[in-house]
Amino acid sequence: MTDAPLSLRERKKRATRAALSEAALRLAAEHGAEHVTVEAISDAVGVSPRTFFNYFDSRDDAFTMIDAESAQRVRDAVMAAPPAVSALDAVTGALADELAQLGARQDVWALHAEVLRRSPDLLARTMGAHMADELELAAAIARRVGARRDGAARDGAARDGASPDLYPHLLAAAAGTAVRVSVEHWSRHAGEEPLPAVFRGACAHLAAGLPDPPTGA
Amino acid sequence: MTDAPLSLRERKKRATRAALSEAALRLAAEHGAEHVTVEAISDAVGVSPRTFFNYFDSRDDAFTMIDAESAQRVRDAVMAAPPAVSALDAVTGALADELAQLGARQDVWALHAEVLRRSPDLLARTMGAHMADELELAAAIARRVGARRDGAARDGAARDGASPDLYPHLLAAAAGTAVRVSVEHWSRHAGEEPLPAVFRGACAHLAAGLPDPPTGA
DNA sequence: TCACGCGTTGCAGTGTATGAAAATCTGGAG
DNA sequence: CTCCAGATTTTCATACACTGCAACGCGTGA
Repeated sequence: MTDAPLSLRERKKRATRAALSEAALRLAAEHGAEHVTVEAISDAVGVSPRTFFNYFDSRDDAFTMIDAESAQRVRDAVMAAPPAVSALDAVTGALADELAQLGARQDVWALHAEVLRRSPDLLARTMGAHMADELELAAAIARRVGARRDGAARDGAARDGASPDLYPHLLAAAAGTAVRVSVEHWSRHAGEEPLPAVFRGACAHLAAGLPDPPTGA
Repeated sequence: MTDAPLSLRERKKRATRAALSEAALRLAAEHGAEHVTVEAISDAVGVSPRTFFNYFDSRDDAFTMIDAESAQRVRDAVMAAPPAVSALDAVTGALADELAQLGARQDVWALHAEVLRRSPDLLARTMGAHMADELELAAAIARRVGARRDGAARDGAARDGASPDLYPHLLAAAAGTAVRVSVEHWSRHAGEEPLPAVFRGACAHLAAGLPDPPTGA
């Protein structure tokens, strides 16, 4: 699948990108992100500052774009889930799988969390990027939902008066919210509970309709 | 209520800020946000570029920070709601009120929506700012639910292991999600349905636990 | 009116980001 | 081995974003 014969060129490109990203994270964790210049990152890797911008559209991207393909994997998983599975379960399942496999690059993500904790600007930017992903996830959900009830009405297209495409966007956004809140909570209580478990708990709350605080009712 | 006797200085300051914000929005809607320089905005208002940065920490803030006090009003409303009202209802009610009164500056918000539609960067930034608001809203919710059950630690979700403050954050985030999705949906289908109605619908979906695609309703 | 406080302005300097052309490298063809 | 074609990196130039500093001018209260 990902075993295309990587040319030397491609390998060097990926190495450079990874080196830039890691250097940025390391320097930011040490000195604070706002005091890390593009020049410093480039020097640490041994390339020119101009090259940095060949890999990242902005300085902050080096801090925020850790795994660019993650969103695509989730979308593919959602689309590939068996038709018997509800859209809600397909989305939560795909996200849970992704979060579970996140432990692999644990060192990098720990740095990432440390950097975000120290600079709210970057945290906001990261969340904003996640929201952009949500819009594409919503499109995937819409295709899935549309395919599931294609049997009866073939015209299909929106004439539903009130909410033709509200549900996919809402589900995607809610799922993103669950991920975000879970990660925040998880990083606040440094690893008391495994991330997937926290995520499942958040999804349970949401699926129950946010009934009420742990008090009665 | 908020009619403290504004000094001439204060009035001028607010006028300048509003003028800068409006000019920024108008220029961005016309030429695209990325082609609008600080100098252009300042010239349109008749102040120096340096003064612009006395009002906004960054150029993008002029596009995104339309109403800085909105979040504060929502927090106050949540805290002021009668104890008999559930936290969920208090939050949704406060947000619905805020959204209802949003029609007042409708022209400004229409410009805002147009700008965000054309530049995803700013949309991401806006969402990030909303998320920062959500954290403070979560704190307000935590105080509220904490006050309601003073001392009596009860069962409920406490058996999820470690979830002392997951619920407030989740509720705040879900509420923010409902607002965001509603506004997006509302601006996509330019005003077919009043925004508060869309918001109520989104909340209904969430309160029902995202059951499944809306097959008919 | 006068002086003080506060906001505004010009200026210098740092850092981000982009386009273009020159220099360098990679993967092959002859 | 040599040389070429395409891709990548670098150098150079330029525009814009943003910040501290010092001077200036207008509201504000005595």
